[in-house]
Amino acid sequence: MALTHTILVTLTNKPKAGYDLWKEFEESVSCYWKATQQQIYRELGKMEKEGWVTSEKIPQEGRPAKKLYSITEAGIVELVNWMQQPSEPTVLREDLLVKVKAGHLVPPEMVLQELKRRLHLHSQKLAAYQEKEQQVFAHPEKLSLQERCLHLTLRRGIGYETQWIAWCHEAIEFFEATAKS
Amino acid sequence: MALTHTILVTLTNKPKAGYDLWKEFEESVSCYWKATQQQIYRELGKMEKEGWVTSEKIPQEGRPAKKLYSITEAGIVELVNWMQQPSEPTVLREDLLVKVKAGHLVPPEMVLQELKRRLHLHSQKLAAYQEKEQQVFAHPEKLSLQERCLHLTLRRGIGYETQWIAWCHEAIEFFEATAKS
DNA sequence: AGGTTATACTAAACTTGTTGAATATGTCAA
DNA sequence: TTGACATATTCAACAAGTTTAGTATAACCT
Repeated sequence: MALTHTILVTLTNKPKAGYDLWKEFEESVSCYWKATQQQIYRELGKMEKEGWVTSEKIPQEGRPAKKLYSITEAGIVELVNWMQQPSEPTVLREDLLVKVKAGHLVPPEMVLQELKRRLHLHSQKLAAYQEKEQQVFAHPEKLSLQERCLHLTLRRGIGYETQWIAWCHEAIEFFEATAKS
Repeated sequence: MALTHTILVTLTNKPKAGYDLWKEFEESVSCYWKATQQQIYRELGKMEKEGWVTSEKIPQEGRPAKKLYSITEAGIVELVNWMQQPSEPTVLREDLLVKVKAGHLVPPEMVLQELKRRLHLHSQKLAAYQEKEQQVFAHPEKLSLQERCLHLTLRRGIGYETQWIAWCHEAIEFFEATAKS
């Protein structure tokens, strides 16, 4: 499972609390990984049992105490070991495509509505990714190796959304033609 | 959940057994949905309890008996109802991108190996999809509405693999440059 | 003073998805 | 004739992901 390893990677920079990890997942890893708070906390618990992370309670002023998790030697070994194993492409399970497959069963407008909604969603995501690229990765020559690796993952997000948008246009065109005839 | 609805869609043409559904998933739906035999059988059981499908045992010569499932009126209602609800984009969880994010922690060759493996995998899938497009959807004007909807889903698969391939090239180029310097 | 939002963690129930095994029959090739 | 492959279903256990709820503190706004 890779949630564990995604967390390990995120902890290589510095110790973080479950809440920090969740925030970071939301903003930076979100284009290829997603986890709920609950999942992260539960996973951290398991990882501590495995000895891949250790935790330390840090009291804070005016805020609840944090439980800071650090990656251990064993955690790094586990991470590098995982990096060496081949990983299979994620299986896609896409509701929208099931709906398009069943498009002939309902009025074209019904599918069109969904397609337009999705086009909008993907456009928004793309815009957000592109803005981030502009702001953070504008000068590749000035970036560290780590930052450039991160940039590559964002590039994937950008390509992914771009492709969705292109396909949505194709599908919308088709169903609009169908609706007219 | 959409496995249910994917099955319902697949049953709208004609009654099928769990095994047939599994085969069909493997070959035709595979670019956006995947399910194991066990999952399909279990789901069919639940769907029968819900009253969305009915089953009939068909003895066969020289083969184990089939349990043919048919979609019911209630099943069609459920399907159309589901078609009307908005569906969110699938959350991506992609191991390879986690590995690329952690690329700075290991020798570039390690990531390169994975990237090349994936490039090969995606190229194979793309070739298979393109061949299918040539064979089945070569003459769009001759196709039924249903076939053209199916074609659209294949188009998505083609775009998806194409984008992966482009990104793999980009990433490989980057890590190769890193390896040299 | 009361309501919302943000920080921070825990617990439990539930749904999905994966893996392995067991059972049964028939075909085809080495 | 033995072994691999295809058809066809079921059960059990486990892993992963989702949903909902509960606890607690403090900032910020109306």
